[in-house]
Amino acid sequence: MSHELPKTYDPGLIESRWAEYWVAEKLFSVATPEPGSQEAQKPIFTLLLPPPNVTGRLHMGHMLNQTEMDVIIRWRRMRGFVTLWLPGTDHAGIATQMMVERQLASEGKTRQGLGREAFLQRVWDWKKHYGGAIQAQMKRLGASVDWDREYFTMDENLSRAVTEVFVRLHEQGLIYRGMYIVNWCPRCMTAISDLEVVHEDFAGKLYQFRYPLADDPRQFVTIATTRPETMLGDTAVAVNPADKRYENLVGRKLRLPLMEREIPIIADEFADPQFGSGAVKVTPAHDPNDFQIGLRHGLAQINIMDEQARINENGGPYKGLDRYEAREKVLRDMESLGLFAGIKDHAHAIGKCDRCKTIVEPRLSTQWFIKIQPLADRAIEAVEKGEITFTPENYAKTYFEWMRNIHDWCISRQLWWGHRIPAWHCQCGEITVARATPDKCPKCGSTKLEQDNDVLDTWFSSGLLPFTVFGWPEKTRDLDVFYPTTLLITGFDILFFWVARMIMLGCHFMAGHPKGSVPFHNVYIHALVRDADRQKMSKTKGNVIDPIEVTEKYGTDAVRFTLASMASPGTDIAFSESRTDGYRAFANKIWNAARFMFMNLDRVSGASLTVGATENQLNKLENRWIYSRFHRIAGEVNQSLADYRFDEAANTIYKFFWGEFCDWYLEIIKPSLSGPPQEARDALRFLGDVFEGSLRMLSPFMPFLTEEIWHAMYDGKPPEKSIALARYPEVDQCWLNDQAEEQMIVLQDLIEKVRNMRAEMKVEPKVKTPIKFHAASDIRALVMENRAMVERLAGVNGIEFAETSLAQVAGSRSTPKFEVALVYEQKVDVAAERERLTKELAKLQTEMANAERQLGNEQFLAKAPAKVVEGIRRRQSELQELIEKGKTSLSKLG
RNA sequence: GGGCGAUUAGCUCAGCUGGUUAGAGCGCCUGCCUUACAAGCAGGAGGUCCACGGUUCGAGUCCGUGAUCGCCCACCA
Repeated sequence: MSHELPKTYDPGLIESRWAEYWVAEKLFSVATPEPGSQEAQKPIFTLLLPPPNVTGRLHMGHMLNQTEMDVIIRWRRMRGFVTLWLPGTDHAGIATQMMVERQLASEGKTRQGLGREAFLQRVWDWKKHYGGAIQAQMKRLGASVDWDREYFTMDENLSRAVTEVFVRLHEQGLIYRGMYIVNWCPRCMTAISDLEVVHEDFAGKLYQFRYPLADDPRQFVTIATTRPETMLGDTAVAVNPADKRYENLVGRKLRLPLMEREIPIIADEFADPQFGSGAVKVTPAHDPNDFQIGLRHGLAQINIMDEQARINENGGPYKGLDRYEAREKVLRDMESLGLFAGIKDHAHAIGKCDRCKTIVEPRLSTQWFIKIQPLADRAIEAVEKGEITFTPENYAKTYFEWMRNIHDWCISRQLWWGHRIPAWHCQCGEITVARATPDKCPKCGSTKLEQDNDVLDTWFSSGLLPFTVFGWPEKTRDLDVFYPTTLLITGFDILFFWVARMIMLGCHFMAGHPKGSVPFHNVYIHALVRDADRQKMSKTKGNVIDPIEVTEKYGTDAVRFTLASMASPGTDIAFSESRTDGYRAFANKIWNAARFMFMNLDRVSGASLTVGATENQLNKLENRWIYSRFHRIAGEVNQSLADYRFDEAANTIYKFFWGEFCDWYLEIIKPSLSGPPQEARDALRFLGDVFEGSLRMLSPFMPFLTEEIWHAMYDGKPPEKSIALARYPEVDQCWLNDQAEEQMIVLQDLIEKVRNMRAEMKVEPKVKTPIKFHAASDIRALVMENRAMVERLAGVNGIEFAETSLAQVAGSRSTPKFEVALVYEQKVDVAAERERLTKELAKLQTEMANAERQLGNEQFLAKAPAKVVEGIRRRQSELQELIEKGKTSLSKLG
């Protein structure tokens, strides 16, 4: 029997192999538990993957997101939950359409030239290609999702559910169609929602114009605007009713220059007397405020732009000009008319299309909307009542802020790629919303019906996923069992786009669900992954780190561990490869520890890896100690994961495995391993036991490496098909051993002090030296018992126990528990030693002063907890002694 | 215009409800190929915890003000 691992750790080799194995064996596919079955008794843990867009490849943010989800889901799985992690992709309407259009453009084609049908075929081809790429990448990252349940937001069943939701909302009066001012992207040629507009500060200009009175061209009213071209569509000028300056003008007419039409001066509260001249031009078709004013005063709405923001026939001589060309011409023309009244700098924000960064134009158009208030009310309540919690908690605030100031949601898009709106138009003007194409118009009976050309906002369908993925509107067992999902892990960038919408729609459509209507119970919001210089990654900056590339370079396990160890809540992650390099070294460390174990296993006759040990077998301190440490950190790691503290969990394991297990335990047991066969076999049993447990503890973070070693440990016959199906370690109180841990600390301290003295005195590493040791009897007994360990690890060849203090021996070291000195003929470096001692003494004295000040303070003694006071007292007496010894040593140096 | 977050070692970040000596990785210095691992081992240097004020017996931690940086939200021309 032999346990083979290649000499060098090559992550690429082992990772692709296990990635394929997990998928092929369907290890993470979940059958819906049958009622009454054993599975049905287990707690359920459901996780929905935020579906990546099919626009391209996964980026670092996806990898962070998926690493966190995978760590949690693997941990829960190993803790005995029925764990379902549902993967999928999003059709991402506007984004995907843009990509395909760009692709077409490079071939000299256009979407319009191709026609709707052929264009959609092109998009489906694109989806097939990129959807597959995303799937392959996820597999490579080790995401333990249930591939059998993979979804795409435009799958037939999901599309049917979208239609059903639309129809029901319409029936409930929560969807309406109407002509309003919407955000219009002239490049994408579609309406977009408020959320899809990004505001950017802009150093703009404020232009002032004079509009002459119709009946007295010598008199003017001065107005100001940042968008001069919109004056072509002005239908009034408004002043504040309380503004005395304009009292006499209200009701009179102005002559709108350039367009030469008369427009009224009206009184409206909106006009702010403090701003500019106090008079404001009103363009109901091109400004949301003006639109409202127009409604209040029954003003005409003159739309002066086409869908590409070029001036249309309503703009008279300006027809055909682009909006900015028109702006220039309007300015010139007003100036030549002598009606230009000034220009000044005006910093304001402009809205840009989230997708293409084109400046958005407020435009009057007919769109479909969701009446959002009723949905928002319930969504607010769900979080207020704690049905949903946020981690970090802070995000609840942001959520409330948005939810409480919500506006109706424009859901129609003038795109081709997406879920087509289930409404049919008849020539008679009737619009029928229905689940399927109606036979005839219910009003006029015509059979010439045409489906609405618009599609739905992408987020409309993704907002439904928490219930549609389980088969809604059918009453399925999946819905009973898996809804509500347990946890949502996502980025803050889609808090409103997606999280908020899921809550509103989930609560609405799942109202009355026996396990609660909310789509999930907890939302964990993770940070942004930035580059090493904290810059946002972006294609234009060229600082995008491709997860697959970095994974190929360092191994998936190392990258996963990097992300996990840096994922502390609330702060962005500055991803630096140097950190990843460090974790690859950690993976390598684990690998070599395994090789070390296997090497001994193969060497010692009759040795086998019997997992499990009983307490009475732990007759050696190092074993009592390592078992205690293992269980203690197992408790800590479980707690950290329960709190979504991936960083704490990862760092705890890292420190344990490297700093304790490898640096100390393995070194301590080496003599036993090469000792008599029985002793070696015993040592190997404990070693294997702790190692195996450590692998299980590490497995959610480094699934590939741990899988590889775990299988090798069991010589290809593991108790489960995968370490991912084994139990996660938990703290077992009976193994915790405070005494063993305290004793080890003393021994470690002693060994380190001796090593330090040897280094300072420049003792050749190969030369062994004796030491003198002075301590209380219990410490002395401890050192006696573990004499071999101390001698070996400290490079010592004899311990002389001294009855008196060693403080005056040059180069000696004093601690509260012991004093130790090297027996070495070479002279100590007096100057260096004096410097060291002086520094140490100063530190001790500062601390002493602190302690004395506190202990001399009545208030402190009266108010501080006894434990704290007692601690400081004890420390004070220690300090007292250490300072005395330090002084002695220092004076001895001369 | 509102709201939020951050500021701790040269760099990147931990530090949980205030409690004895503020930690890690990388980098740096010194010495080592010691029967797994040089992707390693051992030893070491390095911090006015942004500033000021306050609460408290006690503040990196709580409160205020300011500075610097970052983010989110926002229909005032």
